[in-house]
Amino acid sequence: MRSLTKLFKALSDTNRLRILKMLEVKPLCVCEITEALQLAISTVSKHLSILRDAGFIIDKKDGKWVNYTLQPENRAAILLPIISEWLKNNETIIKDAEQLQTINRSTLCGI
Amino acid sequence: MRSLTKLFKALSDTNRLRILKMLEVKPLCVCEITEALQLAISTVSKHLSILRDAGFIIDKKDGKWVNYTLQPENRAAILLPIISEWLKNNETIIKDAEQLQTINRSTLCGI
DNA sequence: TCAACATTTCGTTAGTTGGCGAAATATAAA
DNA sequence: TTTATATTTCGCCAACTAACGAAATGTTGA
Repeated sequence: MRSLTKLFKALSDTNRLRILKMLEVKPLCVCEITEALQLAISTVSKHLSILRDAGFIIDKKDGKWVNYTLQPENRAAILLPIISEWLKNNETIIKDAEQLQTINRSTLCGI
Repeated sequence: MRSLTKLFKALSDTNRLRILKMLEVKPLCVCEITEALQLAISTVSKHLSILRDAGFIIDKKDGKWVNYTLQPENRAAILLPIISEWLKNNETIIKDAEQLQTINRSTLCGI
């Protein structure tokens, strides 16, 4: 039962829901997410580890970056379409997706 | 977004998941749930208010009792079948359902 | 009205959470 | 090897949560 409550706990934070929805648009590294959410890097890293431990996302190292992507094989993934429907018209989520067009690693992380 | 995180927060506690699954068996009053979970009455009452605020259950007054039942019309209800599937073989949940056969208000609350 | 009972609300406490900056770790580039 | 950059881990703090018992509220029945 612990793994199930962990899963729901992971979803019970606004910033983590925003991260999941952003990863639905495209894979992102920590610094891109940090830029979008305007939080401390360490805070974002913690959120990502919570989402990873709950099975929602996976991390893949690429040089000095760590790319995070959705983990579609996990049982938790079944919740994502439901959440998407509920957040369909959410302003913050819509703005995040727009903002992602202008954020990119090359310009952000000083290529 | 707050209502959505509230919904997931409500699900991120073992005792609240047990309550939801017990209410799937039949409507229950606070004292029956208290007996099943072996918690203080005030604690159970608080859990129930959290589940009610999140839209999972409704309360209906019946004399000096308050009956709690699942709220099937709420959007949150879509999650219940998924949770049920995940908890299908959970020992605690199975025992709770068995125990409910022997717990009943008349004998418990001293008819 | 008064006593008994079911439930909620209040106040307290121990443990958890989300936030931050600083230090540690790891990789790439000079 | 040194420096710069990306990320994680650590230590701290303020806010929140789950638990309890006691007090308050509401209802039934004597």
